[in-house]
Amino acid sequence: MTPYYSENPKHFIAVDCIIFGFDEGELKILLHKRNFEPEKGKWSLIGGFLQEKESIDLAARRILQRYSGLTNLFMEQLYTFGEIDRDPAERVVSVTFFALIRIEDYNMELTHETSAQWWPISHRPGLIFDHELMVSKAHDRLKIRTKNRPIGFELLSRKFTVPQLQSLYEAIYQRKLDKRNFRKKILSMNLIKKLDEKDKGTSKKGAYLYQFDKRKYLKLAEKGFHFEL
Amino acid sequence: MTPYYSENPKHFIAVDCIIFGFDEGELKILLHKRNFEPEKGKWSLIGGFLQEKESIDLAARRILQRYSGLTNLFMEQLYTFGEIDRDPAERVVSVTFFALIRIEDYNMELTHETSAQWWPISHRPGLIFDHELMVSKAHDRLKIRTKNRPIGFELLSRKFTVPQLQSLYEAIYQRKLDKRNFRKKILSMNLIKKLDEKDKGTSKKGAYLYQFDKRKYLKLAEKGFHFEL
DNA sequence: GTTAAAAAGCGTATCGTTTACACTTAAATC
DNA sequence: GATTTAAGTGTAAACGATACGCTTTTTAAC
Repeated sequence: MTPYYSENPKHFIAVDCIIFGFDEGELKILLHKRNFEPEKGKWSLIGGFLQEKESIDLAARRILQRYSGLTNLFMEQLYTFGEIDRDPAERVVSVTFFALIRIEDYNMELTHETSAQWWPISHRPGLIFDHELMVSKAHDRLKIRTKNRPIGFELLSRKFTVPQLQSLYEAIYQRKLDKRNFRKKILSMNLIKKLDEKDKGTSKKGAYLYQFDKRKYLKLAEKGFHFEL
Repeated sequence: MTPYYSENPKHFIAVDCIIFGFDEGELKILLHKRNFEPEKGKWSLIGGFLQEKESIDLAARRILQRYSGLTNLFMEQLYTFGEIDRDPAERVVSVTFFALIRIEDYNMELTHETSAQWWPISHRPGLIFDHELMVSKAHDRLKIRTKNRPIGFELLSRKFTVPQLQSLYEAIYQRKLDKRNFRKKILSMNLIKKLDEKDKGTSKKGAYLYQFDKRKYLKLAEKGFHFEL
């Protein structure tokens, strides 16, 4: 071990994930019942410890996969929490990530195996340690990101209606949006393609289904196009 | 040690700081010559290791003070870099911060003691490890933050002229701004107060000095005011 | 089969913000 | 007193954001 380095202490590093989903018109987060002390049995974010031979991103992917069954989720590093006593048992530094799940892809059987459960973000149970802070920071970041990047689609079915998309944005921003202005803005970007199918789930008339054209977005983005809703 | 915790490995945690200054119309960063192996003698960001009994923020403050002589600098956590081989000698996770210094307050004698030196951000030497990435990410963040928060003032003398402020923003954004539009925008916010003094440093006519009214900003911000330049 | 209900879909006018643009003023130097 | 240098000032056009109500389609109820 290089001498200078070894004069310094080492630390536990945890990776905690704030996993968002969207269901029944509500923004939800995946929480689980902690199964070890301290605070065993209380609700907590989903997390784990960083191992020797994995990068931080990989640790996050490992944890996300274990709890969701899914790989290739949208995920972004959020913030690193490093107060000395944030975990009363040991000094643990936590690197947090936020992730987006298409809730229909989520394997609901996992909720038993992992004691995980979806909670509406506005009616969630109290969380351990500084996890409330983490959720609040993640929600702030989600608002900013969905406004400026086309990542909201990661939370909807691959085929979705304009009213569904609007309802997602209303759930994230926590305010009502104007129907005509919303439709005008999203359609004017030419990033969602109208299909010949209708979804009749929410109305008698039925609403046309659309699909997000990620390829087109990437091309435009290269040329300096800026997504904004 | 709590059993479950102790099954996991511990890691070195470094704190690296991207310190910005503004001088002679240029945006600069403070770098130092690394004095231990590996990469001894090469240019690097300013950093150190997280100790047992300090929070991450405190470690950053400690490092900032050692290299600048200053306390209470504007500082913000940037990102945590955790690739396994980012440091070839050991596995080290680095939590980065960006900080702003009023270069006139900086103690220039420290540049010898700490082998630190100010470099124009656009003509800096090559940096070790992933420090280039860090600088680039810090610069991006600086652009966003100075646009939406009144932190540019942390880089200028407490008394400054409108053309000086504009020149700072031009250095950060790396593009020219319109004189009249810039002045109109900043003055319309009523956050900088005109003094009865002029600065004659850059013109025969002289430009009026102004002062940022932080107290006023904080009051307005509480009421939902949003700074934007 | 007529009626009622419920959400989808659509267009325009106003307001505010951003951008582009050129001359005058003040003071020092020669 | 003529020249130089940067500071300081206003207005018009373009663009984007916001506010706002009626018609259409279909199903279910009577």
